[in-house]
Amino acid sequence: MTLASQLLAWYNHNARKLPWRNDKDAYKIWVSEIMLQQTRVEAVKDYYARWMERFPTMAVLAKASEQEVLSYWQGLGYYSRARNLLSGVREVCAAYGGEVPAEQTAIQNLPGVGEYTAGAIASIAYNRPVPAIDGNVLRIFSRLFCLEEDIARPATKREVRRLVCQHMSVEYPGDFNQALMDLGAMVCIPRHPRCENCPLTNLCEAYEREVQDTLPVRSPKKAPLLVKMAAGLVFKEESFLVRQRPAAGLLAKMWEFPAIELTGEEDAAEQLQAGFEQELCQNVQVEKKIFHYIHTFSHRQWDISFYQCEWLGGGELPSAARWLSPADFMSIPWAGPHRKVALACKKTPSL
DNA sequence: AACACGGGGTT
DNA sequence: AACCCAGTGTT
Repeated sequence: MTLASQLLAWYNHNARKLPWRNDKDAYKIWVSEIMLQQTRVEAVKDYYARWMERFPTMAVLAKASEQEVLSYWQGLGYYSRARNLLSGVREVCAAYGGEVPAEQTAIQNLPGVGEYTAGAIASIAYNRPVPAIDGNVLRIFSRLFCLEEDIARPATKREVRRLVCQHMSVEYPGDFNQALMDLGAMVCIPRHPRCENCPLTNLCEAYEREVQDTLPVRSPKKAPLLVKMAAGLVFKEESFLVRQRPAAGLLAKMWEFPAIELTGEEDAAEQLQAGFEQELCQNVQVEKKIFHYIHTFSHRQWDISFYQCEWLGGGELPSAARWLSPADFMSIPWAGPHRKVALACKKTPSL
C-alpha cells in the first residue's frame, strides 16, 4: 500500500458531494476554485449556485458588465478575484477559442490564477498529474512528515511540493488532490485533528510522535490597523448621494455613501462637511449620527459612523459620484458596511 | 520577504 | 478575542 492508494481508497468512500463536482467542466472548476480561495465551502455554495444560474457558460460571463459581476460577488470578499475571473474568462474566449487551456503553465498565466488554482484545474478538469498545494495540503504534509518550519516560508512550500510530487497518484491526480482537500476539511483539521478517522496514521510522523496538535507552525499575524471613519447620508429628491471607490485598493470599484477617514482631534461632523466640500463640491449640513458599525477586515478595522446630512446645494458631481434612488440600491455592489446602511435606507427612505 | 486584499465561522 | 480558511498580486 502507498500513501496515494490509501488516500484514494478513503476518498472513494468519504468524498463530499459538492455542487462543482457534478462534472469536469473546466469553467465550473475554475469558478469554484476562485470562490474557494480563502473562503469556506459553506459560504461558497449559495454564491456558486447563483453564479451558475446567471453565468452558466464562459460566453455568457464574458458579455456581462464588471459591475454586475461584482454584484454577484458582493459579500464574498477579495473582490479582485471577481474582476480577475471576468477578465480571465474574456481572455479565454478571445485567445483560446473559448476553451480553458489544459497546460498548467497556460492556465497559470490567466489573471487571478496562481500555482495552486492552475494545478487544481489542470488535475481535476484535465487529469494532468500536477499538485495543487493549498493550506490543507501544507497542513497535512507538515504533519505527515513532521515539518517544523514555518509553512509560510518558500523553502517549506518547496519541500511540501517535492513530497507531494513524490507521493501523488499519476493515474488519478484530480481525485488525489481533491482527496487531500477533503481530508484537510474533515479529518486533518487545523486544531485537534481527528486522527482516529484518518486513513494515513500508519504513515504519519506527527501521529507517531504525538505532536499533531503542534503542527503546522505558522508565523503570527499582526493586528489590524484601527481606522475611524465618518460617512454622510445626503437625501435629495428621492435619491441619496453615493460614489464609487477608486479602481485599485480596498473594495475597489465598490459603491459607498461618501466617507472620509477621520484624523486628529477635529470634530467628526466638521471633517465630514469639509470632505463633501473638497471631494464632491457639495455643501451639506451634517446632522445626527444614525448608524455605527465596527467592520473588521483581515488587515484593518473600520470604526464607521453614518451621519444624516441636509443638502444645501452644490456644483457638478465628479464622475465617480451620483444621486441614486433607493429603488436602485441593489443594482450596484456595496462596500462592506455600507450595504447594511443601504438596506436600511431602502426600507425607510425618509429616515 | 512582507504586505494588501473581505468576510464570516470556529474555538 | 484569536485563529483560520480550496491564495494571488504587488512591492
